[in-house]
Amino acid sequence: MTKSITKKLAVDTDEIPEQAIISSITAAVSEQRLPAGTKLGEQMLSNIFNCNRANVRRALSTLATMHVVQLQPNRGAFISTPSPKEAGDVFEARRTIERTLARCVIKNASSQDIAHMRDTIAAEAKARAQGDKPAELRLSRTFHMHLATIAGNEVLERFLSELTLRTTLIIGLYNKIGSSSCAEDEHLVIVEAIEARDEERLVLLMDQHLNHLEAGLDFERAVEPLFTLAEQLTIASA
Amino acid sequence: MTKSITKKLAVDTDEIPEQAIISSITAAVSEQRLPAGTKLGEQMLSNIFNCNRANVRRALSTLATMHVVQLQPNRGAFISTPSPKEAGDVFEARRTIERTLARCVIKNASSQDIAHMRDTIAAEAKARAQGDKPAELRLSRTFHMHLATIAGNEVLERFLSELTLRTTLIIGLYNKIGSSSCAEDEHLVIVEAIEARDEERLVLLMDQHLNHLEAGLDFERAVEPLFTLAEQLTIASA
DNA sequence: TTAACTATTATTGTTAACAAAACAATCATT
DNA sequence: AATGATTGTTTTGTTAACAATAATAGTTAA
Repeated sequence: MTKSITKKLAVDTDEIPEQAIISSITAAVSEQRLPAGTKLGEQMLSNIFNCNRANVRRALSTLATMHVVQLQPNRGAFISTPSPKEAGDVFEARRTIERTLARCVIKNASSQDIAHMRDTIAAEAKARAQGDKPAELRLSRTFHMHLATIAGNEVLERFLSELTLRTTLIIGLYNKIGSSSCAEDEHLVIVEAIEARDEERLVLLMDQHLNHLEAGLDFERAVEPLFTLAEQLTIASA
Repeated sequence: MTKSITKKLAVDTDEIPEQAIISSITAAVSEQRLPAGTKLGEQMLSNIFNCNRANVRRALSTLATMHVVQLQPNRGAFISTPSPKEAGDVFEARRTIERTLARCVIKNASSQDIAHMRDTIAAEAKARAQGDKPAELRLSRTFHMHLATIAGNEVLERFLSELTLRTTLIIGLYNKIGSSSCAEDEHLVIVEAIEARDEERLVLLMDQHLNHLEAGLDFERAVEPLFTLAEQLTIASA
């Protein structure tokens, strides 16, 4: 069944405000609702999340150490705009980390894990068929993060969480028009390799998958739309 | 009135206080002057660094996202005490990342780079000979971080920076007595493999090196000592 | 009209005061 | 003497006010 997400306002949670801000912003970034360069004003955020500026600042500081936002002294916080060099570093790091994760997954994956992955892939295909780009992006990231969870290495899981987020920003900035973000059939063959416990093939497929992603980039075009912050944080995948 | 402490030490920098706190604490951790579990009181830190609590809190928050300190609600900040499972994750992540870094270093290392690494190794050997454990630990970390710098991947460099710091905490907690932290001859043969551009050998040596480190751990013994915070932050490598 | 300069506004950065929670010590009771 | 409750102290968490810097708008002059 579909986990139809969600909070129509990413806001109404009763969590600790700091964590609520972080998850809301990361969710928005992962669905490309918050493009690179967006200004994240403190007042604006403290209004949206009904909290004081101290919480906002802590959240922004945390996001900054994850390189998801950039802090400019006396200017404020902005969603990061990765440079081409940075993009290359991120992809190389992903290949490095996900190769290792893939090998661990081969060892650990239960049949339930595999079923769960297939569900995610199916949901991803559905979102793509419906033209729901945000859901597609989010589910693609979910797939990769699921591999990290199965692998069971919390350190690499956290690193990958950051890297997939930054990847979404990179794709939003540099992806060629018409180049699909993540081919779901590639996800599918990856799962098949896992099920077959074919380690060498799996590593190869994972490398190829990430290489395809990177090959879809075009650093010539720089771009940027910009909507209002409140709008971008408030929606949900309808 | 404890404010008279420590004027001449790691403190007198005119940098941004937040950054000064972070570097001072990471330096102390990297030399094992701040053992796992040490309480980092806000008052104490703001006195030592002549700044207000807001700066202290930001610094602690940043260190917390790096998993170098743990924040306990209403209790404060403590130097992290990695669990055995966490230790395993860290070492696996290091092997993964440093393998890739090693391959990059083979491609990039100039003769000056190699000379620089030899210098570091020599300093490390000297520190060991003199029984200067803090310097030895610091220089060992410097050696590994130098590899990351040469490799040129800033993402992996930042990850490794965090992992080496956490490694130092792990060693402080679990290292067997008599087990040397980092054999300098292992560093030496690594540099030789780099100079010979022998990629396969280099990767093998790097793996062995990290495996030796991990093999030196003993999770049975849990430990121990605690000096005063001001004292531990105050020194300087004279 | 445009360009430059000034005044105004808004936003970030800093500080201090206050509230709440955890900790430590004293005292009472068994 | 040991345990448990109570009080006082310390430390963390929150909030608001103020200062400093950047962005904006408006005015004047070429």
